[in-house]
Amino acid sequence: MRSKSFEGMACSIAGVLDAVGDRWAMLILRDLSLGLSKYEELRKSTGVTHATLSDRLGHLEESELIERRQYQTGPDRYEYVLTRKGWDVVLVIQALAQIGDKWAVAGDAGPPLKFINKNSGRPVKVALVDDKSGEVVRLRDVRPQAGPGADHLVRWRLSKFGQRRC
Amino acid sequence: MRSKSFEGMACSIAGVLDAVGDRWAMLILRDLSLGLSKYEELRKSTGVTHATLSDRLGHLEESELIERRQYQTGPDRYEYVLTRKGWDVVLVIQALAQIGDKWAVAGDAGPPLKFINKNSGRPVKVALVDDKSGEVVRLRDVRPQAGPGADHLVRWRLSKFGQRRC
DNA sequence: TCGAATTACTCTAATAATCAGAGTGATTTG
DNA sequence: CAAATCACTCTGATTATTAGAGTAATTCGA
Repeated sequence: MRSKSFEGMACSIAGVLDAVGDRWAMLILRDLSLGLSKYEELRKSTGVTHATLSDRLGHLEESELIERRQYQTGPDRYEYVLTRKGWDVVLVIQALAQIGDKWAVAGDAGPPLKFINKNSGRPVKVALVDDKSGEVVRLRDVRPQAGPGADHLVRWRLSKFGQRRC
Repeated sequence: MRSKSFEGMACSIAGVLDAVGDRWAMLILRDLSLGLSKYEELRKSTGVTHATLSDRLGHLEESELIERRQYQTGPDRYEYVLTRKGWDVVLVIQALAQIGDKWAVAGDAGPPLKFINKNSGRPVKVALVDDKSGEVVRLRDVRPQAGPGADHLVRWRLSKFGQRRC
């Protein structure tokens, strides 16, 4: 059967996961953010099969995370670029990279990629910060609260927060 | 066929995506971080089918993102909790929530969840910050560079960075 | 000018994953 | 004594993913 959609879930997390689609799509977004844009570049970079790449590009376009545009006629050729929405997702990709570096999932040689603040020349990191003060906040100091869009299921989930285990 | 693994990819991003597994697994991690822990709670919260939930819990345990532990004998009952590695992934989940809130994917009522710094009472956000100064950095000021673990493919990807399109 | 490469795909056939839902078995609750 | 709770496994139908072949136009090198 078709993978069930997360539509209508009253969850921002599920909504973005649905817009992206799956992990192949996340790798495609990674590659587009690094400057790749052609179908065959994406294929070489990810190793994904034709059918899946084609399907994912279509899905990402439908979700308005990428745009397909012609850069040549006769024969017609297309390239793919991130939209503004697509660039939003790059924050998630940065977080993934940072965690993978910490775990050394890519091997003991060290991180494959570094991300540098081009103004200071220093590395950047993804962090939780206090919205006003800009101070870095630790995860254990963060609490979830029901927002205005919380439905019954969200409130039920939050009701379990007290009994959290480690 | 079996979903292809991202193993051996020299990519921290792919490595974490592989450890998590898929979007159902991401919802499971979300729920565990909110305090849910029982199989039936996870099922009610996500709406995932038995077979898939059972499989994902197994995968997450193998990846050491969660731990399965008995909380009762006769009949034996188990609960699931995040490991330290599992808690790392919560940063990604926070980023997803923030982006989904911005897009209002969960509807016009507003965000279902808010995350609050319990010391200041103010909202927290996920941001790119300069590692030393702690200043928030914009994405357009961030550059990828080859790290020590970069292989040929990573360097090839980076060679495309100059020709990036918007 | 001829063959090879490039680019962006679609199509096929085999295999694997996902789906809704039924069933299990021990214990506790009404 | 019946019903509910809990943590699953199993089934049969359907859909997705995979490796790889094929297509069609154009440009490039010998």
